[in-house]
Amino acid sequence: MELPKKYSFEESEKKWAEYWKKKKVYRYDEKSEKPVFSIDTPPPTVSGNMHIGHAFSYAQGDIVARYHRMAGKNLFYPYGTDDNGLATERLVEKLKKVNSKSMKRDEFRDLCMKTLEEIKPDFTSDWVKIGVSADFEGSYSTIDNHCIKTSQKSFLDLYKKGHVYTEESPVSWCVHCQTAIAQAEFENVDMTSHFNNVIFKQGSKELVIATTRLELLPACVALFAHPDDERYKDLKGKFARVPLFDYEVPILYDENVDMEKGTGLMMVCTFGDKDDVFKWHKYKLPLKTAITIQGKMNDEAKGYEGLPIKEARKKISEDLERQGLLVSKKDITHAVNVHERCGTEIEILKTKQWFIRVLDKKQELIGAAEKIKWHPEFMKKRYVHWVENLQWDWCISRQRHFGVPFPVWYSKKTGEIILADEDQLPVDPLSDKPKTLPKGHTYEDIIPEEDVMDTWNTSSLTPQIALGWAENDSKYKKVYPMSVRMQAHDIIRTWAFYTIVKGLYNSNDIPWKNIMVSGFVLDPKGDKMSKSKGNIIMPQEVIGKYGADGLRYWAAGSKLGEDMSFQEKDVVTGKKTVTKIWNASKFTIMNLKDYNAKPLKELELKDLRVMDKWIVSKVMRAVKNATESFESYEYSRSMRETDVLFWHKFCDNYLEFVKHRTYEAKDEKSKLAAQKTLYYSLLSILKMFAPVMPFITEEVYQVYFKGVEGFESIHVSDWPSFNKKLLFEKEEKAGDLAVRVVSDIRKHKSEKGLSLKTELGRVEVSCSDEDKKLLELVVEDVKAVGNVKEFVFSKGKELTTKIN
RNA sequence: GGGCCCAUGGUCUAGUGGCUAUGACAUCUCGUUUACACCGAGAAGGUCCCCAGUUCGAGUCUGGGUGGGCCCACCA
Repeated sequence: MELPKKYSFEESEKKWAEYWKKKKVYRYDEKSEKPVFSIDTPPPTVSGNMHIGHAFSYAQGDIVARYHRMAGKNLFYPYGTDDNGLATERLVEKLKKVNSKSMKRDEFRDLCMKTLEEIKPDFTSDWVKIGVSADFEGSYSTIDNHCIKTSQKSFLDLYKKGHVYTEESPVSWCVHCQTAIAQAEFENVDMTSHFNNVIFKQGSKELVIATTRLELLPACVALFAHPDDERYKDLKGKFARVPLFDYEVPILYDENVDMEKGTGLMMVCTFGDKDDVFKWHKYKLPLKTAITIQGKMNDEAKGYEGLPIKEARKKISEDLERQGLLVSKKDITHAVNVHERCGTEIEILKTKQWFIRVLDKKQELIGAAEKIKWHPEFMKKRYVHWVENLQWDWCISRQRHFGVPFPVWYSKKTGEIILADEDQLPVDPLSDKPKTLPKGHTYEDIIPEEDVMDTWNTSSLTPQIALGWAENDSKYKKVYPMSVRMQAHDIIRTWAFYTIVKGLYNSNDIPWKNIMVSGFVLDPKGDKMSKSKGNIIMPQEVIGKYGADGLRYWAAGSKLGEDMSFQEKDVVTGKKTVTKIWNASKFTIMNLKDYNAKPLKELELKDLRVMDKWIVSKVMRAVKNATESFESYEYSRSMRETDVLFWHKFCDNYLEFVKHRTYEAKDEKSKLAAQKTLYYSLLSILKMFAPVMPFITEEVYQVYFKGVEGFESIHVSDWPSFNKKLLFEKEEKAGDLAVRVVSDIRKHKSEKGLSLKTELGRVEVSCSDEDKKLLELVVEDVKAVGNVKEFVFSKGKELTTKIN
């Protein structure tokens, strides 16, 4: 059996991806006795193409997954896509050039489903191409019936347990998407604005307040000063007149007013920010709404009705100025919360929404994080910090079309909430009817809940979805909590947090025992990638140029949790490694031509020479370290270990040291020992590389080793096990000395401009007696590699090599 | 303002208290040796950000700076 001269990753990667699929190599085995290792994978949002961050993070997760599969675990490794919610709506609106708000809900839903069908196969194929070894056949979609059912069951469960409530209250709102949104969907951006000093009249006195939000003047409900502020002490119980809108608001005092800021006198509107909400609650202020859900002024803003917020702000500014009520106007830059999906500034509007209680469970939610092992550990702090700083309960209702419907109706008569029965799920209240009606009600007396759920309400249930919680699947009982969650750090505050919430509330336990959090891919300069900057790296292009193995090698080079700037040269190194594996394998297998290989159970030590034991020892140490690193999710350490073993021990040295024993074999026993060792070392190295570079290792395995070892694929073969008996200290030391002397010889030839092949007359090594004893064991090998005629020793303290 | 992470040859980077600080890329020199020119063998290149401390010993641990990045808060 021989390997062709060149390796084509294009052909090979395609071939093995198909093979793995056909042979169902990545199937979870329900009947297996092996311990289960389960992975909670992030369902990517179907958005056209996989981006480089996906490739990075999934590759890292997959490397860990492949290790555990080889290490004897029964892998439960599901895959799904997250395709309900705003992201998908936006995509469909863009692709199909429609506006969801002007369509009927079911029409738009159908269009979304149809569009997903069209684009999903291409999208998912990217995951297959980078070698993700999940079980794609059991894929779920967060908008399929199973997920809707799971999501609705979770809702009913939480409702019954008292974790869900609905109320009309001030909630963050996106006027562009026209829906409520959650705190986790905020993004902070710096914006330029104006800090305006505006005159309020108090009798004949002029009071100046500072504001950036002039359009909220008609929503002003009070003025506030600090109780100790001398300037405003005599205003107690007085009222001020709102400019332009000409009505009076009370002047009140609160400790948290900052005397230094602005004029020390502030206006409270319903609602400009969270602090307004706070004071509105605390002082039971009236509600005066000036902005509609579409982001236009309503008739509270007399004279400005129908104007969009920013235009109203401008016009009010002009009108104030004209009337001499604008004292000053200063340009400022300040941080503003915007909706991450569309960049629109967030408003606070009083609307009816559904919430999941989290503020009253902060301690439990932080306690859960303590029970989970975080990799790397410091990522836990991000979670804890987020939970500690939560300000709102989780708002889960969205005034959108494409999402999981609430399994809820209302009574027109009494307003009471009517829940769906669990056994009628999945349910769409717009078309379905409740199984049980309240007393004295007919179907005519009920109206459906029209809102849909936040997409995170469903994707936070990935463990329950994958394990069949809603179906009372035995798998759920057996596997939950899952072994590990893999994800990137940007969604700790959403996906990780929400999944833990659902785990505690629905399943009474943490969702997984471990979480591995990967970093971010930055552009070559270390900046964030973004479409607007035009610095996006497409993984498809990288794969096309260097192959999936090359890309995975690159992804494996970064420590877990660490951001990494994309350097093309690192992918080149990956591709070089692939080529090197190919060439080294080709050479090794060539040397095994007449070797009668048997399945490798335990290496037979009989007849092994010193250099053989040297490489076996090196393999063993690498196996030990790589295994330990993998067990603690440190795949980059593990790969480095294998890398050093392969390049510097196996290729640079061992292969050179055995050539003289296999080429013109004078000693059959020695040749056989070398072959045995070659077989053992190469197979071990291939296995150790297999999680990182699944394609090239499979190629070599299939061509040669499969016929001997018998496993369907290298990826279901067993991970090399550490065996203390295969550590040979003396031989290792001797081999290290041989390598050192050979290195001196190479250096000499290089400095003299000689070919490495040049024969040397005499090499004299001066060293201690101890080293001499060891070196004598490998003299023949050193002579062969260095092409040395005569080799002599002399006594010396330090090991030095003299050549003439 | 709070929290977290980071700082190592030109660039990126390993380094979990212990000989001369790791590797890759780039640079230079040599070598077409029958696994590999998508190569190999070498060379040069470092105040391990600064200060103080702990220690027999610090790139590594502690404290304090400086600089960079990320997250959160700040929106009157």
